[in-house]
Amino acid sequence: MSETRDYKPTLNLPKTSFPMKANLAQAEPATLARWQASDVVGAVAAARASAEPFVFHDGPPYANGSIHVGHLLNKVLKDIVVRSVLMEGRACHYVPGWDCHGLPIEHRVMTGLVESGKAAKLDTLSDDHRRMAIRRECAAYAAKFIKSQSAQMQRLLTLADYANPYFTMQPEYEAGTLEVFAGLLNEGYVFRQLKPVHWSIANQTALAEAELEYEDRVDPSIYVDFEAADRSKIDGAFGIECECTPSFMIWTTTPWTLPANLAIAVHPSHPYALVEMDGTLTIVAAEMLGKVAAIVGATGVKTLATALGSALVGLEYRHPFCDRTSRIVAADYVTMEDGTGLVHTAPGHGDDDYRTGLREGLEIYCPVQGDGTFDATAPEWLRGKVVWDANTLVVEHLRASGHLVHALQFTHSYPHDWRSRTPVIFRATEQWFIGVDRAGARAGQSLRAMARDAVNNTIKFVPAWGQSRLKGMIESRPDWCISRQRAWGLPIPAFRTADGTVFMTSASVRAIAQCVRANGSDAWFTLTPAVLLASYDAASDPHAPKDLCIESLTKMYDIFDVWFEAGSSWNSVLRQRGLGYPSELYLEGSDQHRGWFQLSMLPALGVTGATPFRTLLTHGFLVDKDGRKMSKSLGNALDVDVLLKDFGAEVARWWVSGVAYDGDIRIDLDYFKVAGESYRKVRNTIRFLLSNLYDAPAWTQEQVIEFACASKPESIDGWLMGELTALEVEARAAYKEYDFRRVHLAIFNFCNETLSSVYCAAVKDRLYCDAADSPRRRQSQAVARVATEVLTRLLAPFLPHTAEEAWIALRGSRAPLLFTQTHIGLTFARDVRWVHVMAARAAVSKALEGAKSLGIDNPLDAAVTLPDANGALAPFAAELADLCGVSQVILDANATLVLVSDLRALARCDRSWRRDGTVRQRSDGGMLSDRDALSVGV
RNA sequence: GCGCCAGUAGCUCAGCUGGCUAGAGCACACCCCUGAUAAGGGUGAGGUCGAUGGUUCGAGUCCAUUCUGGCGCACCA
Repeated sequence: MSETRDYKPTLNLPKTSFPMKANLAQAEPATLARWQASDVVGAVAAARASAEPFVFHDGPPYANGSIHVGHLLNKVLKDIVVRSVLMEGRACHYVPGWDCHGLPIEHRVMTGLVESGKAAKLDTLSDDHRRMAIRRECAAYAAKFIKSQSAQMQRLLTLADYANPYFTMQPEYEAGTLEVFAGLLNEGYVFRQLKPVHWSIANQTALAEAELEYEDRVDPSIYVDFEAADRSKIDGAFGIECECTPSFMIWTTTPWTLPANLAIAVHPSHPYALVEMDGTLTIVAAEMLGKVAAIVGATGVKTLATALGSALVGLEYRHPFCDRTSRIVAADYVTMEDGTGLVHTAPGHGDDDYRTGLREGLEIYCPVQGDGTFDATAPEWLRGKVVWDANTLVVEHLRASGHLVHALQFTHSYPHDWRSRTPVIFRATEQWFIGVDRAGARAGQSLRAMARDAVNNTIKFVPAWGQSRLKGMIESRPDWCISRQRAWGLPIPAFRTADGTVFMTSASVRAIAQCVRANGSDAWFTLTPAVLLASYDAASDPHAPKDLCIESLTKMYDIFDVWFEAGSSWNSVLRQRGLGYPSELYLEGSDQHRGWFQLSMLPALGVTGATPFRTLLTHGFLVDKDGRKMSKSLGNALDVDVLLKDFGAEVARWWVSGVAYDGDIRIDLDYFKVAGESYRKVRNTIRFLLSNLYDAPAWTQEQVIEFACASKPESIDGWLMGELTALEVEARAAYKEYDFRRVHLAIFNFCNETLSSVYCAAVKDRLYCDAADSPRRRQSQAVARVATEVLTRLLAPFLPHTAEEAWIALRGSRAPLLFTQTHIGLTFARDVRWVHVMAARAAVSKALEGAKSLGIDNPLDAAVTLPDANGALAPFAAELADLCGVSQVILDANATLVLVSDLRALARCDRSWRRDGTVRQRSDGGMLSDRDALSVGV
């Protein structure tokens, strides 16, 4: 017997420049550099110059620190939107932005200044100069992080106009924000009102939560009797007759706030007891009675009657040392944990108290001045005294007047000013608000009503539950306090007139906006009121105060809540830059229902009457593999740079694309390994397709599509064309619904099953062994080429680098940019008869597995007999052997089971390794089947 | 404490308006191929569907309660 000839050189074996190893960590930066050098953003814009635009607006991340995995998720999702929209042939000019102002930066900068010893020097400067010095530092700090974050975001291979980003500290942005504010003023939504804030006496400033440190502090804890004003009403409430006038007993740890007491709060649904306690009549919560009696050391306690808190509401009491009577009010925040169940309420000194005060129509009374001393409205013996000294005075006064039930020292955690380390107080100050329940001048309805309507009827939510979430937040939100007492921000351009009233009108704000547009918001600190208001004409401003004297105005120094700035981006960016309005989509984490979504919606509703977005897409938060939140302290936070280095941006993007982004998203290095595996699977499948196209004719796109579509429905090629069409339709529909995971799974499944397991395996023999230019081989090459064309486009939004790599391998380096292309739009009908064929194929696989026990390890050593009683398989007879990977398939109308027969006794083709029954010795001495003999030409 | 969301094989997830022995991919085990080769293919073993109670002829699927976790909000007088 002659030895087996080596026919390998005669085969059409695959070849490609597209490497199996992606080497992403090195290859991606090169792609990035190429994009930057060739101005991809410009090229794509040019290609879509006349296309229908898709307006998509970036919510600004805060310009602080390094980007974290949350940014990665958010930015990649956004980029997938941008690129998928482009592939649909629409234009999408995406402008990235940053939020620059605000406390986190000012805090960091101030800490730095304190550490470097420069802070003390600042205190010697005038207010304007000091603020400017801080602002300069802050601006530099923000600029530095914008630069580094921008580079990190670009490294994620995101496509955006990084050359022209927006910052909330840009002069034109600031001007756009002020114009929104002017619009709201004009509609009457803006007002000024007292509100309690954390106040540092040492620095005479309001503090934000982040500027507080909690330290233990010892304060007097006192139980005080507030005498009822009308005994008969008490009798009515409890249904008994009292022998003397009872008192309401309250508890407080801040005796100095008692002068501002304007109410006592009770819980409406808890029982309160009227008790005789050591000879006096007192009212406390029934549940607290035991505790209170024990603390105050009462010996004789007798409950006379009980009544629900709601029965007490409206009763009046006499203030123990101020000449007034006040009411009992209901509040459901009253708890039965500490105190007496009756809560001392001073609307000027507490947030809850404030809210209660507003609801009950109480004065927001604050007799404490900025320096911590009592003003002239306080009782004479307290005037001019600092609150800390007042504590003792109040206790002694109460003791002397017999109102003090008990006093003890109490250690508790108390907020302190982080800079001066002195205790802060809660003190009502005047703040600016945007009212959500005031009817606007033009709209005639409130922002809340408009927002409610938009949430119910206009906005599309992805996922749908965003609607109920936003709805709940709209319903419960209070007026928006937009003023902050800080230096690093956009000034609220209000002035004080000589007589102390506040001057700020829609027209004056517009005038300031004009000045800020030219000079930036620093102008507020460097220019005089007269210069700032240069373009303001009081005569034509109907809201101008009478006899306005611009020369005598003084500037006020509140700045805007940064959310107001970010919430004005629809005007400062979309409208001012002419990018189109409104935005089709806002896409942020679910925390932005409270944040950017809502705070963009309110100003836009106020000014334009409509929401600045049509659809709200939210994604959940990243948690670790055990479902715990990511944090530096837990040490479970993943570093983006490490991910990029170890896996590459493409694997990270591939992971993002496959994630179920509604709800929590678990993230772990292991998941990136998994994503890397499936990425490689997709990559290798595409590589197989590409590698069989090396000698394909130079078809144009139109030609190859036409050729591929000419595949017979009963051919493997025809089957794939049907599957490919279905994939394209499905993926594009899912992209449109932002259901990227569905796209991801569809593509993966197509590569893994449809191509790798079925099509590629089936078509291998003809690609390798048919004559290079056989019609059958060319047909499959055309279909493989079309599959590659479709896949690169479908993958492009997820894997811009890999898709482009494949695109260049397919079309050459002079091909037009992938992102100037659009989807192929196949319409090859799926032939339903294939379900029978695929079922038969699955049955064969099982049967072959069983045949292994008979020694038939290699399917090419087998022939298979398939039952085909109804002739369903007959039309596909020519393809069945290739499809099943066996040498022969016989259809038998009478068979009932798949039968595997051993062909090992039959001659084996030296070239194709098949035993198809035509194998015999040929003129060159080799054992070849008819097809292979023909291919080799012997 | 309140609002919203999630809890299905080791992992990531499908399971629509309640109805055959609860599905897929990955991982795993075993096997094949060695002409996609630091690739490719086949077969298989994995689940009391967070827990409890209820509605129903029948529930992963509806209702109630509860536990765990996430986001947001409130609270510490």
